[in-house]
Amino acid sequence: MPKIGMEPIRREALVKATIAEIGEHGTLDVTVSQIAQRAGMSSALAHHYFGGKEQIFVAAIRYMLGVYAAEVRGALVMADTPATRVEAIVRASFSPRNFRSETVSSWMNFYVLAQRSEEAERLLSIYQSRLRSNLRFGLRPLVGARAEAVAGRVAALIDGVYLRQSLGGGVPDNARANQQVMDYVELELEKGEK
Amino acid sequence: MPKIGMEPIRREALVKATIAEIGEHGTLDVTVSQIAQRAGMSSALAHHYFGGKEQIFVAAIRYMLGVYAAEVRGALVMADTPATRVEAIVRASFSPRNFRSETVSSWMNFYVLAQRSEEAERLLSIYQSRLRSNLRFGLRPLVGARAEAVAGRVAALIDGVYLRQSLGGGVPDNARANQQVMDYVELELEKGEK
Amino acid sequence: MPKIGMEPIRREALVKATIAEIGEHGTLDVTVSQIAQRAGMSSALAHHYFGGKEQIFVAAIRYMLGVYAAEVRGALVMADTPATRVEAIVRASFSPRNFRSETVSSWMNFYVLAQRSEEAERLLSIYQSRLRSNLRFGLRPLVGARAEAVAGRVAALIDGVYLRQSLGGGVPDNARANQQVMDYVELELEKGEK
Amino acid sequence: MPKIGMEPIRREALVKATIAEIGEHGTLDVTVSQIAQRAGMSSALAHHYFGGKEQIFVAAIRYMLGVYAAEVRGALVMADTPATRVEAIVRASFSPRNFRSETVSSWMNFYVLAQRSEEAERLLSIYQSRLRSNLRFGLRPLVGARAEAVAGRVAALIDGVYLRQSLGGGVPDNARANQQVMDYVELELEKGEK
DNA sequence: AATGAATGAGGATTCATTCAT
DNA sequence: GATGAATGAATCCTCATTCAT
Repeated sequence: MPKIGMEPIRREALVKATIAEIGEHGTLDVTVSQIAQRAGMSSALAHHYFGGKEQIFVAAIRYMLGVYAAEVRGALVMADTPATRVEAIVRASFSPRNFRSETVSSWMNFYVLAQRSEEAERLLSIYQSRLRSNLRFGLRPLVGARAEAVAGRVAALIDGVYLRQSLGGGVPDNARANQQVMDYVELELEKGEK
Repeated sequence: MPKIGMEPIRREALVKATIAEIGEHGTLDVTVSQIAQRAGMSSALAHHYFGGKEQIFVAAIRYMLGVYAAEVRGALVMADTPATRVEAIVRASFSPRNFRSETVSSWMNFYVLAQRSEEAERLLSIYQSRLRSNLRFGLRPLVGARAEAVAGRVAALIDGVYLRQSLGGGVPDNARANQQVMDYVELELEKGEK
Repeated sequence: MPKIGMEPIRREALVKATIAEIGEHGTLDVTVSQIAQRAGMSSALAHHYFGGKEQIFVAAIRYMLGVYAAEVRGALVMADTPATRVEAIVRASFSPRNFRSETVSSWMNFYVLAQRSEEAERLLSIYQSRLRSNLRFGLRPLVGARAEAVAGRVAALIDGVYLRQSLGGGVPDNARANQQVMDYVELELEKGEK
Repeated sequence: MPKIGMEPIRREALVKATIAEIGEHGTLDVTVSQIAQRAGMSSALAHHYFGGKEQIFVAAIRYMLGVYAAEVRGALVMADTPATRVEAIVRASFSPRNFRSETVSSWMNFYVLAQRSEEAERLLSIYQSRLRSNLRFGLRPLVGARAEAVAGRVAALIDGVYLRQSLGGGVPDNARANQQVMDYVELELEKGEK
């Protein structure tokens, strides 16, 4: 009897191994063999399931975005006011999970990958749109017409803080990151709809 | 007497070619041969002058930081009030030169490189320190004790805006980038030293 | 199930090809590609199985020493007197197999390799120790306390004759080589335990 | 005024540097640049004087053989009996100078070189002939018709002892080497003309 | 489903050698 | 006489990918 239903298990193992490997090396310069080994299988099997290295990377991006989206959704469930909605999004962005140096590094590298891979670019663009859309939706009742612009700045600030975390190798401090963004948000809220 | 004094010329040509090549490919995955060819020489000569690929990259980072630092200095010369100082720094960061998609892409990739290369990390850390120091100095008279925190956010925002430019491939819009950061700065200024 | 068990076959083919190639060129300056081609495979596979050029060389030394050791053992089986024991060792050292110009040349080159490679040095040292130990054991009953010194000279003489064979390119004459060493041995035996 | 008579000085510097470099590395795998640098000049000049790397090597062999020949001649001047003649040759072969590990290593490597280079082979063959001829001449009055064979064995023994010195890296012990060969010679002398 | 076997293509690096000055 | 400049030709090694089993 052939093992059945292995595919999703293998794929997930590979995707997680990919993220771990990129995080550890800090580069996309990881070999399929390294990934496959970490996932406990042969590199040939990795190719069998994904077709090629780039597709593994794309799947890894998709996976990370999916996790992130779920976190945001989860956080939004608890939020019942616009202000808490915005904070929920920021908090989800800097969740301990997303803020492990390994994850930060992967994220950075996927941005780089997006410059080569159309699919990667598409995925990251969607993520950015959603992030801004979510922020805008939360901000609208709070800052009115300025929601669009503010959302853009918050999104950029989130990414910028991320970027700086990928440097320095120090232990990422997500509380501080969170604070940094929320301080700005509050500033905008103070200003209100003016 | 042999032909002499070629070294600085060759080195600069290589450094510029490196940035161009990285910008064009969007990756650090460029070959020494490609770089050398673009610089109009053999790859052997590139090795002769730099010793290795990574050192070429490091020199490229150093070069970019140098140019940027000069731009900031140049912009600061004109600035005679704290507010214009801050704006000068932001403007220099988003100068047309630094905002060519090619440059943006290189910048991104150097962040990635910093995760592998100690020297690269060191250089970028210095850049970040200086940027924040400059901002802090300009902000102090305007926002008092909050200068430190605000400088951090402005720096992160600059990087975040940069990051988002590297995506989407569209023609970079430096006026808009500038505006995005300055809007935030003004917001902080309005709040003042409170 | 994949094709299996190729490794030992490939390794042996590579080792033999290495010796042949070195013998033919008279140098360690042979490329991995040459070796691999002669062994009927790609250079990449050679690297896959050995990890690197030096390790191929070391394996070749080990192989040659193994063959030689087996020859000595085989010759010793037939020997039932001290005198025949000594002769067996000498004869094995100059067996037609070991005396093919190709083998002689490899041997020479491995001595040179030992000056760079610790592992090569270790292996050759062990070989020398064993050779002398074997000789000493056979000589003890014949020359008593002088066994140590005589064994050293016989060993050196064997190597010296080898060395001279590697020169001149002429067809190696193993009978003569044999005689040369045995003449000396007999001289020592005549002197006896005095 | 152009520097004049530089040629012989430069050539000798290069030759000595070659021997030193080979001795230090234990291989012929030394670069012309290394040699030239050690000799205090550019690699281009080395080529200018010798035409190519192999010719530098050949000159180095010639130089070493010349020095050795001079040593033998010098030692022979003092010798006035056949027995002392033979000893003089052996002693010269193992002179401290020739027995520096550096020299031993070069010697070994030149044997290897002789398998590629006709000229090297020619030179070493001549050396061997002379050595044997000298030995034969000294031995004739002592061992009569056996002189030819004995000379061959002594020569081989000298080389074999050399060979073993190149291994093990230990400080070469020329007194012991000397003794090893002379013990054998005495043995032959005891046997006399029989 | 799974993998060991196998390779082609490519890339960093080295080096002997040439040349213009 | 002397050398910095320059390169073509290697060479080792890596790796994504394919294939037979």
